[in-house]
Amino acid sequence: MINSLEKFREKGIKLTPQRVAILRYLDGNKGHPSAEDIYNKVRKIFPMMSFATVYKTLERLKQRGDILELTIDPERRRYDPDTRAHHHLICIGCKQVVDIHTEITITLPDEVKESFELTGNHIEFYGMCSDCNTVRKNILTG
Amino acid sequence: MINSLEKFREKGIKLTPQRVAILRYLDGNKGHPSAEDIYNKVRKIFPMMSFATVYKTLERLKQRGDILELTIDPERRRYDPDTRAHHHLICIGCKQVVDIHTEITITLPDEVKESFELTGNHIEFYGMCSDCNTVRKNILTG
DNA sequence: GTTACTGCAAAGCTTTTGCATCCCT
DNA sequence: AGGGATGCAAAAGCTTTGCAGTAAC
Repeated sequence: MINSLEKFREKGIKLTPQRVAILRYLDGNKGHPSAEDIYNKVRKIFPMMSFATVYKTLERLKQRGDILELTIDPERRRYDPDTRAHHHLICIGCKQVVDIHTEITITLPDEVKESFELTGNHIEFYGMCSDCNTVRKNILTG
Repeated sequence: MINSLEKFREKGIKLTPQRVAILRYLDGNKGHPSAEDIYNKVRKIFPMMSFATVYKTLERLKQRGDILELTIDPERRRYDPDTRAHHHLICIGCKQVVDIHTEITITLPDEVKESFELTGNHIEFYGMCSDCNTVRKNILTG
């Protein structure tokens, strides 16, 4: 996401210290953090930073296409600095979300293609990670 | 979803008039309504019905596996009385959601299968419906 | 010097909850 | 009769917004 901070300055984005801290936290982050995750983390460096700054910065980055807003969690929005097309695997136990970069081709029926101009897709895989599976088995066997 | 209202009575679910109205509204509904959609519609029949009743009923139905809670809209939760495995096609223009019942097989890499026990998946297709596409073209051509 | 950003507080929405009353079974 | 459901209002979360002050450019 951040090749260089210059990339942002070039496009009329002001690089405030708060923003740089948010960008640094997001860069390469594979945890699909929520606004609160970002707030809690960055606040350790900038204790005065407000929630509004986090939301406004996320909105700005989203508009610019620098991050994706994910709709994989019914409780809150999550953000992904990886803007390449990819999919997600969600553990129904601990709710962790893992990226799936496997290329997947999906063919829809002609009747759909005629009435819709398709632009993309996103797959949510559901399952149980080995940790949660181990816990589950231990419970079952007493 | 509703083969017969008896099915609900059998399982210890009390069939109040409000609930029957909600069930009737949901039965066969392909519009993926939100709690507010349900409230607005059913309130025309039961003006005294509260939002709490809608939410509590939806929670009960969800627990029983009679409806699915969809996470396809970042603004609000939507509900689907069709509990069969299926996918969704979302118009990025008017936000309408269409069911996709095409059977789709997806193969994930072995390394994923080894660390996750997969239980299901859900695909969101994005595109533009013919109505929105027409509008867009008219704007572009003046 | 401009313009955009920050921080705060208030407000807006969606969803949940407590509780007294009501009514389905 | 008993247990669950209703309705109301209050509260809880998440997210947005207005505005005055501030800082990046």
